[in-house]
Amino acid sequence: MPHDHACPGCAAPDLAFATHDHALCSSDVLIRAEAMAQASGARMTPVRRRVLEILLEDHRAMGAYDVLQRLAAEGFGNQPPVAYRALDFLVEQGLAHRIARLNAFAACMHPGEAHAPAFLICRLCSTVAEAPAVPVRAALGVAAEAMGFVIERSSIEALGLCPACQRPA
Amino acid sequence: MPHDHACPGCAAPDLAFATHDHALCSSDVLIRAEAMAQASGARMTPVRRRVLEILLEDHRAMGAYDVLQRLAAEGFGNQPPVAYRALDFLVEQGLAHRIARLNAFAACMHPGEAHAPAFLICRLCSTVAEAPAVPVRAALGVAAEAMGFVIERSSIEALGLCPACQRPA
DNA sequence: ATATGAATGTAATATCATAACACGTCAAGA
DNA sequence: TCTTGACGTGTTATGATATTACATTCATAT
Repeated sequence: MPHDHACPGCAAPDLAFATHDHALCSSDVLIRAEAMAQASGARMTPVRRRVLEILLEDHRAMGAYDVLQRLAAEGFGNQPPVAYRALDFLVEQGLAHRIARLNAFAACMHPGEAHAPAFLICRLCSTVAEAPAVPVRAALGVAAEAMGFVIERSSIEALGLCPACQRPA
Repeated sequence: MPHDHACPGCAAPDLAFATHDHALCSSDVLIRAEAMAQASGARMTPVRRRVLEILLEDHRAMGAYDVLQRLAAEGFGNQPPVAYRALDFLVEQGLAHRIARLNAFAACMHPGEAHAPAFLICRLCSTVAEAPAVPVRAALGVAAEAMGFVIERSSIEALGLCPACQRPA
C-alpha cells in the first residue's frame, strides 16, 4: 500500500533494529497518526496523543502501568483506566499494537495501514520490531483450513536476539 | 516422528474439533506422558499428574486459578504456586502448552514430540487445537532472517471459529 | 539411617485489567 | 436558547493473573 506521508516502517522494514534518526522517525509516525485520526473522525485527545508519544520514545513495548506512571507524573489521571483506555483506543485505531506475550503495548510503525505484522522481540534489549507477515499468515491459513478452522485474528510473536544483541558481549 | 504408544494428536490432527472417544484420547496421552516422565527422569508426582488429568478433561485451555480451585477441592494446596509449579513443570516437559493470548494452559496432544504447534482457538466453544506449524515457522524464520533477527521461541495463536461453531446457531 | 536435593505448602505481595459511577464538555436537534 | 445525548475523563473499588520467599516434607542414594 503506497502512501504520501512518510512511513518509517515501510521505508525501512528493519527500522527498530537499525540505527536511525529516531526523532524524525517518531515525528513521522505522529504526523501520520494525526492525519489518520482526522480522516476517520477519531478524536486525538491530549491523553491519547501523549500516550502515543510515550510509546514512540523507543521501539519497545511498555506495560500499561509504566505508561500510567508517566501520565500521572504529567498531571493526567493516575488510575489504571486512564492508561488502558488510551491504549485500547490506539490499538483500535491501528496506532499501537498489543504484544500478548509481554502484556504490553508498542507504537505501530505503519500507522493506518491495516496490517497484521509478526513481532520480533529481542530478549536482551527488549526492542520490538514489526516483520512483514503476509507469507506467515498465508501458511497459517492453510494449516487452519486443513482443519476446517476459520481464522479471524491471530498473533505471531517471536522471541530471540536482534542483530545488535547477537554480537558477543 | 513415528512412535510406539498411541498419540491422539498424530492419529487425528484435527482431534480437538472432531468427535472422538475422549476417554481413550486422554488416557492415551496420559500413558504417553507417564512413559516420557520415566524416560527423562522427571518425577510425575500426584499434583502434577492430577493437573495433567484436569487439563485433559477437554480440549480447552484453563487458567491457573481454575486448576488451583480443582486441586484445592481435592485436598492439595490452595495457594497459586501449587498450580503454577505443576503447570510450569508440564510445560517444561512438553506435556502442556501455555496459550499467551488466553493466559491459560492446555494439555499437549503430542506429548514428547518436541513440536511447536500453532494454536487454533475457537472464540465460541473455546476449544483449542494444535495445528502443524512447520511451514508457518519456516515463513516466520525467513521474515526474521531478512531483518537479521534470530528466533529462539515463538508463539503462533489464531482466534476464530471451529468447524462446529461455523454452522448457524 | 541419614544427608541431600527436589517437591510441596503457605503467606505475602506484585502485576495486569476491568466494572461501575460521577462529572464535564460539546455538538445536534427541539 | 435549552436540552439532551454521546463521548471522554477521573476516581473508587475490585477482580484476575503471577511471583517471591521461606518453612516443611518427601524421595532417593548413599
